[in-house]
Amino acid sequence: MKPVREVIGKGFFPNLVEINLLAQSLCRDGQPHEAQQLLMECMNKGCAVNVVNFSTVIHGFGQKDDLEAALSLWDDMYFCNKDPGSVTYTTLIDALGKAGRIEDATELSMKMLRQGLAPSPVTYRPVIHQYCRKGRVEDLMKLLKNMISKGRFQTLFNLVIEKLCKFGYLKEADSLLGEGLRTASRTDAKTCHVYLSVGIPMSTYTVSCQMFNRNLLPDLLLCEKVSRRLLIGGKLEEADRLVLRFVERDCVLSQDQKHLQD
DNA sequence: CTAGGGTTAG
Repeated sequence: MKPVREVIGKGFFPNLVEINLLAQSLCRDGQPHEAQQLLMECMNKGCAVNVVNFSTVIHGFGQKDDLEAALSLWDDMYFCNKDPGSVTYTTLIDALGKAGRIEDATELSMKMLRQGLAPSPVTYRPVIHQYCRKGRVEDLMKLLKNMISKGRFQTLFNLVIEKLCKFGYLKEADSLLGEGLRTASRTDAKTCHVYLSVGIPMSTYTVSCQMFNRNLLPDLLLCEKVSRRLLIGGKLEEADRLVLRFVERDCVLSQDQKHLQD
């Protein structure tokens, strides 16, 4: 990275994007401190520097688990009168979460809302992930209610349900599924799919039926999978009804089932 | 032709 510094020293003024690309490649090399130094030198030279540039380097520190450096750069950013955007917040939230400081991460996401910044689904993902990873499902549920009250995000329920599934909290996923999904959107269909492939057999039957009712149309593979698991659980009737329901839908039969029909 | 930064990964 020495060459870059020399170039800057000789009067080359990189623009915002160039600075960012340089910082990014330094961070990818595991050298966020170098990237930070680059930022400082650019500023000293009078180059314009951005929140985006700061985010990049903060992310770099987060990747290296250097939380102290990330936080101090966060402060520097305020000092330079660059107000963080929601992406910047998300970067730090993720870093805090990865370091196990879930409370701080949560607090920061609340602070972000107080600043009037709208969180994206991505903002909450790392937080939700960490709560699940630590098994703090109760707390997550409380948090979810809080998030919902702060502003509505269609995909928030989906996000939480899918995470719960991933970590095996099926009962909770199940009850949220009944509570949160009222639409027939693609994302809801995807969430149902995620649940169906791991969920509690009896309730996967219920969910499948709800999907039919809402026109979410579970596909054949999924129906087969669910009905197979129902069979294993001894629920012959439900397994049967599910496949029947699928066939009624006039969908294409798989090779296997064509065989069975003959 | 306002790009470039944020999720997941045992």
